[in-house]
Amino acid sequence: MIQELTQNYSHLFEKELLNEINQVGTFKEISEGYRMIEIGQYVRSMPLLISGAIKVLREDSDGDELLLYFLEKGETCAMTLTCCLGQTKSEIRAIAETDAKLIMIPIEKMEEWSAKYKSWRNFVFESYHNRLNELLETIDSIAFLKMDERLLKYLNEKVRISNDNIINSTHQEIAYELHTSRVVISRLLKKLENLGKVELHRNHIVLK
Amino acid sequence: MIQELTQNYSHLFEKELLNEINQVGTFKEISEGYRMIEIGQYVRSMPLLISGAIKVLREDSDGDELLLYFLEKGETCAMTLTCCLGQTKSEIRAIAETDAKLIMIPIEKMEEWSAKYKSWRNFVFESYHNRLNELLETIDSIAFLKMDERLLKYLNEKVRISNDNIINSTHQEIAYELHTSRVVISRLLKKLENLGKVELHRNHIVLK
DNA sequence: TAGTGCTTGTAACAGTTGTTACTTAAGGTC
DNA sequence: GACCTTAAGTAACAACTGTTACAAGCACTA
Repeated sequence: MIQELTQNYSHLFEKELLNEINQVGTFKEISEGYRMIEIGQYVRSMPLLISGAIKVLREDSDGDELLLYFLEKGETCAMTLTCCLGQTKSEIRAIAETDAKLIMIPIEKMEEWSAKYKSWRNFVFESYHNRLNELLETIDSIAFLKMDERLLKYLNEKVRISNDNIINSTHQEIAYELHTSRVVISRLLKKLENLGKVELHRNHIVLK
Repeated sequence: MIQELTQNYSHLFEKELLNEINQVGTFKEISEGYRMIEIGQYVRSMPLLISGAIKVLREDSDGDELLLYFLEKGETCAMTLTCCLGQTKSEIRAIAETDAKLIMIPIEKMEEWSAKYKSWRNFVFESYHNRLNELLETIDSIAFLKMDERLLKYLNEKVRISNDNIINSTHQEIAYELHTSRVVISRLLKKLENLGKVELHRNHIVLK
């Protein structure tokens, strides 16, 4: 494990902390679509993302979904942090957006390391900071943008995350994540195609 | 100052920390409408709220506003936390919703206390946790509720915060905070009045 | 190749929200 | 009371989004 760890986190954590992580952390590989955390579930360990991407979703009482943001390598889930610390249930769902590698840290270490390592405290604060800003971005999108702008932003984000300008999603899947209907997405995608911004195919979309 | 401090924070902080706060913190009273933090501004100190309420707003590039949440006594602004720690500009605007009393902590103490006091770390983590959850609540409202439900929720929140079922706002002011237009608010308020849920007057609304 | 299930395209319509314009009412000042 | 400013009521319409229904196309397989 140590190699993946040093590659991705050596600039963040001091040596002793890296050693501790190496001792108590467990390496994990997950496939696209793997459901890491469900709403209402208690969380017992904290993930450090090595590679791949995780999508974080919110759900309302009717089961309607909404994409909140993506996590990438070098990041962790601030929601998980609060769940671990507060021993409360998860407010969100986390699903692997791509195949991913991660290191799981048992929650007992969280408080210990917060007292012991400045770099750990900074990492945790930094994570919260980033997550708050991502949520603000999400709020901006929902509150201030129209659906066509949100869709374009979403497509760009997908391309950035996967590092591939082909988006392997159906219209229905996109509709779920943006919390709208399939027909609306088809309609707007068609408009984008007419504007020359995308190419539509069965089961995938090419962003140009 | 020590009295206000112990009254509101003695259950959270150990004695030595309370003493430190008392030494380096400055007591401040502000009036309703006072603009505490502006978007883009650097933040040099962190507020601990003793009494009153602060509203936290987001703004888009066109200057359109959106209410994010209210802060109450015993709370602090997580956005400020991240600004202090990261030395970044504020992403939000904070305005006194009511007259308020607070203690301002110089940012230099933040890191020091995080290393020294477990209760301080917990307070900071707890604040982040609460703020994340408030933002999720806000997202739920915008994404999943219709305007009439959002309005009712907003009115209830205002009443809870001020501890008074008379809301001293004009329709225009409400429209700004929910990011819609005055006409829409007037229309929906009229509906709520017909349903017997509110009483409308010039410059104020009574929630029944 | 016929059948099946899933995906996409499209039309028609409904509901909600946003906009414009104008009127009416309230409260303050002279 | 006359006047002015601001707030609120209302109608008519526009724009956007959501819904329903159905057709057409693709991929797979039996």
